[in-house]
Amino acid sequence: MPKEGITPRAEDYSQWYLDIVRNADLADYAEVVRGCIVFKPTGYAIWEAIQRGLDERIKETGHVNAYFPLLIPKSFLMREAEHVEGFAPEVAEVTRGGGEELAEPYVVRPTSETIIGYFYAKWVRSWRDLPLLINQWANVMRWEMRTRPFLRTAEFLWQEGHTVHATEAEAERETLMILHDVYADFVEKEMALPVIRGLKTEKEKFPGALRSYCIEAMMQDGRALQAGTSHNLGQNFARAFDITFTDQHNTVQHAWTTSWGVSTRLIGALIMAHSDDEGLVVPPRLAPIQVVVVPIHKNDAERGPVMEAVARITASWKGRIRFKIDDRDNQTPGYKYNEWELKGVPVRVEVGPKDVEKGTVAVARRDIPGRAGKSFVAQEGLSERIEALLDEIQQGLYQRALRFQQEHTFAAATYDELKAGVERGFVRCYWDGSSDDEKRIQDETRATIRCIPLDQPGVAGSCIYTGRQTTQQVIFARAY
RNA sequence: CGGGGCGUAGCGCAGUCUGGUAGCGCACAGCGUUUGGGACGCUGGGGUCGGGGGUUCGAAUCCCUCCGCCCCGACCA
Repeated sequence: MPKEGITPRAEDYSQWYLDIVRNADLADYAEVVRGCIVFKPTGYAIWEAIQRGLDERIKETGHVNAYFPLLIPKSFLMREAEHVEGFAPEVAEVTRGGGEELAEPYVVRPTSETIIGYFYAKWVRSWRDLPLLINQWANVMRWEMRTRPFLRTAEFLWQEGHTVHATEAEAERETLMILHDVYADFVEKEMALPVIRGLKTEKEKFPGALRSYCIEAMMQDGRALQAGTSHNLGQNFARAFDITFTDQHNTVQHAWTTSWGVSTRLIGALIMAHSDDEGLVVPPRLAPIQVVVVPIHKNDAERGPVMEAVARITASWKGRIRFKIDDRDNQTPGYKYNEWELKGVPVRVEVGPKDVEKGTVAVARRDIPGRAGKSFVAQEGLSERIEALLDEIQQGLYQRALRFQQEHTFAAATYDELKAGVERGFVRCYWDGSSDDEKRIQDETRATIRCIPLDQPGVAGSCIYTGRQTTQQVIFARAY
C-alpha cells in the first residue's frame, strides 16, 4: 500500500514523481520565480553527495576547479553560429545596472563555452600550455518553456568542464575518458544506475559541437533520461574565440576544445530510477544518511538503558557508516519509520527495551519496504553486518535497475515494432536515416534517437526506416 | 506557444452557481495521557479571501481587468 500523500507509481507516474519530491522534502517550488525550485536541505544533501563523487573523479583525472562570471556579454553568444541558434531562444538578459541602461546587454549564462573561450584565448600561447583542464561548479539559467523539479528547471546547478588540447585525437580521448571514467563510472557505481554510452546524432548534438557523447539511463516508466554529456567541440569554439597556440614547429594553430557537464537533473534520475510508492530510495554509497537509528522507550526508566545500548552499538560507526540517531521525543516510532522511508534512508535500526534485554536490534532495509524487509539481528557483530547489508543493497539496486533496463529494451526490425517498443522502453535497431527521417519519426512516435551506442554488433542489417544495409544500430526512446 | 486547472490560515481544501460580513482537516501553542508501523483528549492562537477597478445598503461570492502558479501537449542540451 502506498504511503499517504503519494500517488501510486502505476496510476500516474508523473504525479508520483512530484509527490516523491514533495514528501521526501527534497524541494519546494520557488513560486515567486518562474520555473525555479528551492533545493531543501534533504535534496541539497543529495546534490552534495553527487558533487563529492564527481569532483573526486574530475580531480583524479587531472582537472582543477575554477570559476567564471555568471554574466556573459550578449555578443559572445553570437560568435558561434550553431551555438547562438541553439541557445538564443532560452537566454535571460540583463539590460540595466546601477540604475542605467547598459551599453551592451549581458546574458545570464546558459552554459559557459563562450566566456571561457574568451579567457582561454588569452591564456593559451604555446603547446606547452596544453592541455588546459578546468572544471567549474556553477548555476546556469535557461528560460525553458516547461519545467519540472530537478528534471528541467529554469535555473539549475551543474559542473561544466572545459578543456583545450593540441590535437584532435587528444580532444577526442578526453571527451571519451570523461564519459567513461567520470560520468558512467560515477552514475553506475555510486548512483546504482546502469547507463548506455553512446554518440548523439547530428540532430541531437550540442549546438556548436563536432560530436556529442552521452550516457542515457532508463527510468521506471521506460523513458530515457540523459544523465550526462561530453562534447568534442572540434575547433569550432577555438575559431570563434581565437584560441590559438604555437606548436613545436613554430606554427600557429587553432586548438581543439571539449566541454562536458552533468547537472542537478541527476537527482531527478535518482528518484525516477529507484524510488517506489513508499517514497525515495537512495543507494547507500550516495546516501547522506546510510543508517538511521530509532531508539524506542516508553518512559525514563527505559530511556536510560536504551540510549546506553544505542551509544554502545554506534560507538564504532564513526568514519565507517554515515548514521543519524533520531532521538526526537515528540514523535512516535511509527511516525519516524515512515518519515525516514519517505526520505530514502537505506537502513533503519530500531533499538527498544526488548532488544536491550535480548542483545538484539531490529534492522529494516529500504529496498524491501514494510515488514518484509525487517529482521532481528544480534548486537554482536552488527557493524560488519550493516556494512555488508549496505553493500548488498547497493548491488541489489543496480542489478534491479539493470534487469529492468534489459527487460524493457527491445530489438526492432520493422517500423511497427519500433512504434510498439517505444511505448514500453528502449528500442534498439539498425539505422541509416537522415535528420529529416528522425524528425518524422519523432512527430509520429514522440521518440527520438537517444544515442548511437558505443558497443556495436559489427554485422550489417537493414535500416528500420530506409531499408538500406548498415552496420549502425541506434537506441530510440521517449525522453525526459 | 496551444489546451486545461487553480489562487480563501503555514499546508490541503469547502464556501462562489443562489451576495448577508469566513469554515473544515492537518500543522502550530498549552496541559494531560501516550510511544515496537503515520497517537489521543481538552483548550487556544492564526485570514489584506492573488492585485486593481466596478455594481450593490452590503462582495470570497456578480461584472471588468491585470498578475501569478501548477498540470498536459508542442518545443528543448
